[in-house]
Amino acid sequence: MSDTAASDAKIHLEGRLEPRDGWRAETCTIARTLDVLRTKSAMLVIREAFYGAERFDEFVARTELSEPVVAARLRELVADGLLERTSYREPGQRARQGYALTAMGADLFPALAALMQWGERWLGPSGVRLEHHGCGAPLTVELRCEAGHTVASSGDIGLARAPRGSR
Amino acid sequence: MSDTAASDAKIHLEGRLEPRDGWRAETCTIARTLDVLRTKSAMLVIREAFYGAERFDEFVARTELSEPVVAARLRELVADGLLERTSYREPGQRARQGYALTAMGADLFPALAALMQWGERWLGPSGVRLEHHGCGAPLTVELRCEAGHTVASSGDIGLARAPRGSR
DNA sequence: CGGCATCCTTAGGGATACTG
DNA sequence: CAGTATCCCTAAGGATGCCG
Repeated sequence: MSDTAASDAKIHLEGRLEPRDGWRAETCTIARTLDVLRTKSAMLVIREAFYGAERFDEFVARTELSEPVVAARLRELVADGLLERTSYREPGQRARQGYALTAMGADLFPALAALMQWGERWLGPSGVRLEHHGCGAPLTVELRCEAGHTVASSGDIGLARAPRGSR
Repeated sequence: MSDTAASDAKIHLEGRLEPRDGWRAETCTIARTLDVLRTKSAMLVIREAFYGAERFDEFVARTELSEPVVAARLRELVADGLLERTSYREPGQRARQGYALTAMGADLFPALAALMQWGERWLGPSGVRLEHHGCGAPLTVELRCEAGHTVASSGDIGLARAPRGSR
């Protein structure tokens, strides 16, 4: 196998799927998602939320972003519904505020994992890896169809109009 | 199930995994990957490569980015090894230049698919969907461990030091 | 057709200092 | 501790025009 996947990397477009069918511009899901995840700093804040950060300074210290930037990202991510404010009181301590992933935010994990997997593969190993907790086996991101097939190549994928009412 | 996944969304850090173990800053794979995929425009160019764009103006028209931006992204993506320049000659036509995904670029598909899946789920449907070509069943991005378990929640995931020499 | 040069505007982000 | 306010710099990106 050569270094190039060239034309066989393209996905198959059903019929003559055209722009207004929803695969482009404002309607494109990739573009819409990137509008929420806007910046690298947003991704890093999300990453640290997965890694256990809760308080403002934890995010600042661990993302290595400046305070104003972290404040802005936290505000936006809360507004967008990916994080929510929490407040908890440890016994004998004063109340603390914090941030936690919502279900919407937590559901970003496969995307983060996919980016990590790509980076490990093509930019070199980082020294850590994701694993199934308890089982201990290394984790991979896979594309599978509902018929149960594992889909290894983007050339085996098609883009089609979604049936009405499907999720 | 409430709207919040809160603390159970956090992944488990093995032992006292610390910054210099490679899960942060310059060594963090997420950060390194985002340094390559830097901007939204880069992602859109990649997206169009998957959707079949090859020539300069196809990228310009279909991403709805300006020419200088597309030119810059194409140059960078070629330099980074995600795209490569091609040249082909249709019968009776003069030679044309183009761009195609390399294996490295094509391997980004799971990450794009994960972003699409998240957007469809949380930002609303776009009208199109990915499917297994030929089989026709809808496609999903899944986290699976090498022992074969499907991992549904980020709370079931751990981050551990990678064994020496493992990929 | 496939760009590059120039100019301009906006957004992202750091540093520092300050406040409830 | 959890931010804001201010200032400043750089990067991202659009518009326009030119060029091999």
